[in-house]
Amino acid sequence: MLTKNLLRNRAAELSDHERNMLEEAIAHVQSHPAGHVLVPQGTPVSASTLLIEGLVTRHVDAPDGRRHLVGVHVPGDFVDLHAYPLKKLDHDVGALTDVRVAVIPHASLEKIQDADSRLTRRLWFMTLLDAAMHRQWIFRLESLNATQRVAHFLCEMNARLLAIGASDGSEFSLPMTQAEIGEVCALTNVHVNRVMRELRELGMCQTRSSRTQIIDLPRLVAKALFDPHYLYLNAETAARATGTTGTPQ
Amino acid sequence: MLTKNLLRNRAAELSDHERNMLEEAIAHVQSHPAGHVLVPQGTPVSASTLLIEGLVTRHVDAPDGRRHLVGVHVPGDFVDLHAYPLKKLDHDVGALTDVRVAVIPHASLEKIQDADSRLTRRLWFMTLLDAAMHRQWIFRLESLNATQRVAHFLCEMNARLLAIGASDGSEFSLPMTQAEIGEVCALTNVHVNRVMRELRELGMCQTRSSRTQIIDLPRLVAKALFDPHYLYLNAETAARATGTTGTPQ
DNA sequence: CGTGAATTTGAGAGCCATCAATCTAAGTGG
DNA sequence: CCACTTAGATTGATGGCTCTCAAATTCACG
Repeated sequence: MLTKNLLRNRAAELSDHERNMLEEAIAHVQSHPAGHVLVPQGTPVSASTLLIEGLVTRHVDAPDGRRHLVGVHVPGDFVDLHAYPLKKLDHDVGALTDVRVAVIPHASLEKIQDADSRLTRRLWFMTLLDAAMHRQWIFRLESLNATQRVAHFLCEMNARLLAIGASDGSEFSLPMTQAEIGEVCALTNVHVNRVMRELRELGMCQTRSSRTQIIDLPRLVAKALFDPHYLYLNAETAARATGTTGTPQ
Repeated sequence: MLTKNLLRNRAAELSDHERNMLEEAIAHVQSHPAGHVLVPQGTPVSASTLLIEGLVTRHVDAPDGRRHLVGVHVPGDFVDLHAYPLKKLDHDVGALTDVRVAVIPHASLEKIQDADSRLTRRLWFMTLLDAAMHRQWIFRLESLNATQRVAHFLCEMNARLLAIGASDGSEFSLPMTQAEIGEVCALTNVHVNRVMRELRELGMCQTRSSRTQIIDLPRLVAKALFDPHYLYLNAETAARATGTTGTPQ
């Protein structure tokens, strides 16, 4: 039910038939508390999980004990679908908040693959969307300064939450600490704090208790050099994600 | 012929039958000079290219004109296979050196997908290998300093070239300028130069006219915190890539 | 209302960018 | 064969962005 709505809103839009096939492939739904590692790096995996509720990270632990995020997932994301061809992961998948996930066995995915090549390409596409986001994260780290990196991340989350109806285009829930945002943007919690203050003083956005409010999206987008083409959104959502159109029609 | 050998050495090992299917899917072979953009960002793509000879970049151009690499490809890499499900790319694909590539129309890939679900998963796997490398690049930028970043990149290229027989484990051709290495590691050419000198003075590696010689692989690996698990290499190649075994058997 | 987590602010230091110049190597034309 | 040209490598001096360390304040929650 919930997944149906989520899948409906994905960039890779699915037909009713395809949604049904995926729905039927769900073996069961699980809940995990914040901090729980869903898939540890390197262990054999025989099922993939679709995120229903909450936020999930992909992260790599450095030898010095520091954690570095290489991805964040929002509801509707097929979090570790890439484990289906890979069979083991090069990173950890963990719950950033309390989460609910749907578990889909790889055996069911094999059946889908044999039965429906179009849906298979859709699934393949969804894993490549992750890769496209990875590339943009690389670009962000390579070319933007601290302020721009945080602004860019906020723009991305706004766009992705917009696509699943979890942002109205100007305000959304982002239950991440400043330290966690630092793990995304390669900044210390201290400097993230200074950057957030700067963005607030510039009148671009503000945060209070895990709700982020974007005050001037066009200026935030400009500061971040944000261009959502890498999210492969439909034209309307892309326009709303950049503030190109003010009317959330 | 050449492609056959290249495909033989890939991490995603293929059967003779699968190699033949891919060989037959090649429409033709093209040559491009260094600097040529093979696939511009955003344009519709109807064929994918397999790199036969030379180096290929994936890169994003910043508004200020600076180029930032988000990926580098070596011979044997199915460079833009991900364009098959995506249909258009979020970045440019360009020739870093003079290159030869094999062109495989998406129509042929569709036929493969309908005929052989195992080979399809292999192809899917190959695109996910790129994503795994992206994640490691993110990790590199997030957690390593300048010296470690360059060392890590050299370790990665050594490992990947080792896997295709283009490195003997200690010396390989890497026709990249220091400025281009900077575009990978988010450093200026000036600082890449200082880092290279440091690595030379530490007795870890040295470069002369586009040939890179690794003098002390274990120490270089340790400095870079390099762990090649993300490349999904076989055990022997992984061992040679970290200098765990000194005997190139 | 107490406790710990998260946010906020300040001071000082370090890594790397920027700017500028020199040097080397490779290719070009006379 | 040599002057000329140009891209790339190398080195030095200076400055800025962000980290580190430290402390205070606010917030969430039992």
